[in-house]
Amino acid sequence: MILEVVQESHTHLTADEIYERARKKLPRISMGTVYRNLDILASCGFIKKLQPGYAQMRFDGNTKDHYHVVCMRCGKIGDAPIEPSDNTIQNLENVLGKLTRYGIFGHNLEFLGLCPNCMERERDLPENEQINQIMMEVKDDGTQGESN
Amino acid sequence: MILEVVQESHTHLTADEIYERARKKLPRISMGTVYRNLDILASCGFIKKLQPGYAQMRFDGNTKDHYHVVCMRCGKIGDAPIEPSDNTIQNLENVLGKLTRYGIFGHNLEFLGLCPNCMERERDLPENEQINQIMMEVKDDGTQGESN
DNA sequence: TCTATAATAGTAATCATTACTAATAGTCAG
DNA sequence: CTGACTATTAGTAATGATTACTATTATAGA
Repeated sequence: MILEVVQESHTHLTADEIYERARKKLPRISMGTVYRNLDILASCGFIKKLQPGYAQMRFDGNTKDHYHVVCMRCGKIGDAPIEPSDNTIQNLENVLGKLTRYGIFGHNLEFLGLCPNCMERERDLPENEQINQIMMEVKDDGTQGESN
Repeated sequence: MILEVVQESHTHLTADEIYERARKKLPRISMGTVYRNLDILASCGFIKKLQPGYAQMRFDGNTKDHYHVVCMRCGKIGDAPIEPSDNTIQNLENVLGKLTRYGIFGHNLEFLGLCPNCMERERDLPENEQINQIMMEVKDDGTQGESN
């Protein structure tokens, strides 16, 4: 049933989103059961556990190799309409295997950006200019004296 | 001082590793101070905050664009001796910007593998064969009957 | 029906990170 | 130097996702 929930949604759900949806089908299910079964499903390869650079894991019913676009603001994940075979990253793995003493077993490529929703919100924030200016001043570190 | 700690180490330290080292220079420093200053340093661009698909953040004194090799077992991070400009990922960003309604501002590429230490340990585990076999059986799901 | 085994619900524990607050350090005018 | 004002800190409490634990419940077979 948990597998169904993940596969039916074509988004990339967090554990608690999966819990919510699972509860509609099985109201007495517990969070522990959700986590345990997600782990089992992932370790058997039925789903994929995504760990973007954010607090929560997300789970993907699409186990085909593909890349993601991660929203830097809200953490939402979208599929990148790009074929992994179209590029040269596979070759980079081979190169790395020879250049380093690591054993290389794959790679993780995610594109960082803002989802359509957060893009809109971003435009409405007047303080963005200020922030950029402050950051530049700090970087300059006053080595060239202050202007006015 | 915290900036020094991060820059002096050419590894990719976790917050508590930085705390330990900072304490040797300033024994009364607190964890909160470490976190706060790491955040400030990162938001000013003096260091980089890495968020590999593992529990803890890590911090990098090298702010030049470069890729990492992440150990799947222990989480250790190494630098990948590969130039970001040598490949076509930048182009992929542009493509994505046109194909999706996301605003794309960068990408995150990390190679997954086992560090030299963990590679060695891996070889010594006799149960690996068994695990692989079990996983294959589960995936097959019995749809083709069992071959003894 | 009885027994043995596996899975579950509910709760407690963990652990990295963040938030909070009282205390400390720094700055500067007088 | 003193006092007042501000910024930063230490120490601790809170948070929140995940994991661990345990008593209970479901399942399957004899």
